[in-house]
Amino acid sequence: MSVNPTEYTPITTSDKVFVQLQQAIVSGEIGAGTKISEPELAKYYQISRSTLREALNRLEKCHLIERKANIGSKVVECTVEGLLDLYITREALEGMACRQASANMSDEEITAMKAMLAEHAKAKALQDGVAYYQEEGDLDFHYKVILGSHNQQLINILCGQLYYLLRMYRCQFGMNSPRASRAFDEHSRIIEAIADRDGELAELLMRRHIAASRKNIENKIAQLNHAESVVQ
Amino acid sequence: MSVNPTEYTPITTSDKVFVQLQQAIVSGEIGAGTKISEPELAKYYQISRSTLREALNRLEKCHLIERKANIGSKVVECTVEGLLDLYITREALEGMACRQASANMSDEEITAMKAMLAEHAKAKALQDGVAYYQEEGDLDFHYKVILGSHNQQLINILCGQLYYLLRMYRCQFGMNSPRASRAFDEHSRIIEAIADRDGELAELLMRRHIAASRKNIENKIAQLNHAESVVQ
DNA sequence: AAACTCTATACTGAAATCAATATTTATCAA
DNA sequence: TTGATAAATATTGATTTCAGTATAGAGTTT
Repeated sequence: MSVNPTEYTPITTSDKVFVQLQQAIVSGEIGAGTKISEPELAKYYQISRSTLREALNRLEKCHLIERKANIGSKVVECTVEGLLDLYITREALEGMACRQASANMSDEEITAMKAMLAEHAKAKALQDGVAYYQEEGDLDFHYKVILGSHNQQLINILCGQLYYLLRMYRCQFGMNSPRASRAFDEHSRIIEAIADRDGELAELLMRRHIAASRKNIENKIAQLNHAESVVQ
Repeated sequence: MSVNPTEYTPITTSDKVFVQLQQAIVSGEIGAGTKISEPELAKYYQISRSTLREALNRLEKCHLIERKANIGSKVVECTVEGLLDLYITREALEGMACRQASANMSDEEITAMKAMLAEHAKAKALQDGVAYYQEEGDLDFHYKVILGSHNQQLINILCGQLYYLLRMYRCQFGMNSPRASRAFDEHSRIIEAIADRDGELAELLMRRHIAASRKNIENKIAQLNHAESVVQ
């Protein structure tokens, strides 16, 4: 049950360290904004500095860390602007991926995706689905659409880069929005549009779907800020 | 006259080698699909292998080379599918960047962009503008819009990754389309929409602008294939 | 003659060491 | 006491070297 399609079996040592570091950063075990000490980390993981640097390069590719020459690396900061930028970008890319999926997915892929949604519906009915659907189901759906675009550029950017950051934000901001059932309905409408080979509509629906998530987040943050200002 | 906003002054040795390699690959001096020998290149540039590998990591980030564990690196192949994937992705990202630019560009930025377009118009009138406008002018315009979005994600992906590939395709496929004057008109309409703060229209126009380029390419390639089949 | 295996070569992955840059701290002067 | 300058320390960038893996070629066997 691999949620992440880019989750390959790590081959080299730096691969393994990359996966471990990535999880540590995403989960917040290594806090946002933390400065990274190469000798320290290398000693911790029992590897040489060069191997570690190879892993750090990979992390930089996912925008999980930032590097500056002769200064060093630090874990990326989670800011509201960064989160909104991310969702705006997702809206553009996944909207297009959805349009492409309408044109390029095979009939088999579409039936498989329908089956997946039916599974999700069952899970939803069984345990109110909130927990499961929030975590895995949503990601599964989006990954399937992205892969269905058969567009290597879109796949690389979304799965190889943006989704690491997305998961980081979801962990660190504790995003368990009450959009589970609404999201499920939106997902099924999107699949219908893809099945109808209606790329125009599919893109529109996906963009609305992601925009709705973004607005939901904006509202939550506005509430938080309000609460804080009241506390002060 | 730096066309590329990501063109910073190289600091470290690997920076300089990265820039050189990038230009060599984009220009086709190092041919597409070429297997890269690390010891050979390191000797050629008079640097150590580790420094070279740092540069190779950067090239991989731009999708100019592909690496496989225990096998090696090779320069990316230029395929028609890859080019179309690239333009589809640009359409999505730059469309959104244009929408964001309508909302986020300062009045000063907009007037600066109008001035740039006026310069281009002069150049166009002087020397039929085809050569200049094709090369630098078009890139200048697109970069300004992207930067105007003030969205760090969009800027990173477009300027930091996709545009290297785009320039490679433009070099290798010798794309000097006869769209210069039409492109100029499209550019000015896009700027108008941005100045009117009409994000909806700005996105639509930019998407059409890029889609038109893509279709232009598709036609040219179809012609080439036809010509080839006739020759055979 | 063809196919398979073994060996040798070449290339990538990893580790240890050296040099250059930045940051911090301490001392001196105003 | 505060500011500036210089020295020391710590951290990153670069070089050199070693080890593991894959590929290609030659020799042997069927």
